[in-house]
Amino acid sequence: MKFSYEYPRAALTVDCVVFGLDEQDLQVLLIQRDLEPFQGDWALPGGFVRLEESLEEAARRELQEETGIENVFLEQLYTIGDVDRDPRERVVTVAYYALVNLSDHRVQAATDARNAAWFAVDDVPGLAFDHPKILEMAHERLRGKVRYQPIGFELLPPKFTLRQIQHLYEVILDRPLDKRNFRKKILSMGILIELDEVETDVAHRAARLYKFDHRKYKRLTKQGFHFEI
Amino acid sequence: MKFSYEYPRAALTVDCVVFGLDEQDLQVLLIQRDLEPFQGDWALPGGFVRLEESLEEAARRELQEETGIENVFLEQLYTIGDVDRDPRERVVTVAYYALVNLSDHRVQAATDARNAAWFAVDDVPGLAFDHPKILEMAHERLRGKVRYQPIGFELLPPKFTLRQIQHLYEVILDRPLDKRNFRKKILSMGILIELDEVETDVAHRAARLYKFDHRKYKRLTKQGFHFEI
DNA sequence: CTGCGATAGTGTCGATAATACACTAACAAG
DNA sequence: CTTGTTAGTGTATTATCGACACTATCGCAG
Repeated sequence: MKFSYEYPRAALTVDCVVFGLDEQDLQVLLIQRDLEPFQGDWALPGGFVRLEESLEEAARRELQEETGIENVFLEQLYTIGDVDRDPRERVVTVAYYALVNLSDHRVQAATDARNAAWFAVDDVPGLAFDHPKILEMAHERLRGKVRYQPIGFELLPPKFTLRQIQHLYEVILDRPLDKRNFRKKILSMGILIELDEVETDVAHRAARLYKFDHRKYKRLTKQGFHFEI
Repeated sequence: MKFSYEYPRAALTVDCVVFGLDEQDLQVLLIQRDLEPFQGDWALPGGFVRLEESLEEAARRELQEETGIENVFLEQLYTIGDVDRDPRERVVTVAYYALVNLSDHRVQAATDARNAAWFAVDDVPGLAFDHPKILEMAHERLRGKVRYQPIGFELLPPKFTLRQIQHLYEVILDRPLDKRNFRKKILSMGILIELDEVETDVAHRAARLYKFDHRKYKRLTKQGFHFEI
């Protein structure tokens, strides 16, 4: 059974806001458009949804094709369907945001066929379509969500120092945090595994490494535990 | 300029989860389907998006057409595009949730051409399509959001008693709250206007009425105030 | 091998916020 | 005028938050 022809159909795309974190800033991964409209402008990675794939599958496929990024945290952000957001015809886009460990992906982005590059979120070039608005929404979502869900760890390597987590929160929340209070708080949650390792290649006392304990976090959450920074 | 024919297009719908609150429960507004598939089953109000309207416009239009509800709080929830969620063909749906003052809408829903009715959220009948999942997501969003955004007032009449607000939070959060502490907290936020009126038609001491001060809330928010129950 | 520079790592105290808890006041109905 | 029902109010205890400064460790330069 099919619909009668009277129902309209719209072109559907996905767009991904990929965040990474370096020693200074929160960064976002952009690609340079090789087609009209907005040819040559920077834009969010994304593309058309195929009829035989789900929305998230489409987002992951486009991310892989355009930036080489796979197996990362990806969450739906918002769907934008303003009538004239694409100059060609009605295009509805489902926006996603992804969090990646920058050091794993610094190279791939640059070696892809398409021109791709990381930009500091506070210093992005002009973007195609309504992508500035999507980026702004993603940034806001990240700022809000990072405080009550432990998604920030997705921006760090699997083993990290307490200093790195604190720096992460300082960058995303855009305010300084007290070192002792921060350590007290994050350690008291009991969701970090203290490793018998320290960081290497530093010109000063090496800091201890930790891992995020996904399993324990899940267990605690079922018992009513509520993560909050 | 148009796309080449190679890009697929999908049928697009909107679905609305409309919440209301009565003296006992959180309720949701459902309509009975008069067409296949799922003819006769209860479903969320919704329908196809037209090419000349935005997504939110479509949601508001469908809500008006199917339930008579207008000018209410409406917020995008999630977009679902699983390949086989509709037995007919690929249909992507953008889900919204709405909060209404039940006493304004108790009648209209029942008098519409289509059969519409309120159900306690914890006691809904089997629903068409993947609407049970959408309802569950909306319920979860409401539970989460009501704690840090003053959206609960949308479920109350413009003038309400402190008892009504407390009841609202008790129902949505599903736990009892201490009366004195609750009043202290909500009043200390300074976002309620105390009126020179009391409730009527009660068989006991009448409680004072309050209004939510949207303007002051906005002002405080700009100054860094953070609502939280 | 010594001193310098840089970051790691640690505890206390006062202020603030959260929680537990019980009685009197007002009003309608009979 | 008695009863039933909800409104309205304060305090004391406990837990959490936030401010704050020094010693330890290690690589590197001289």
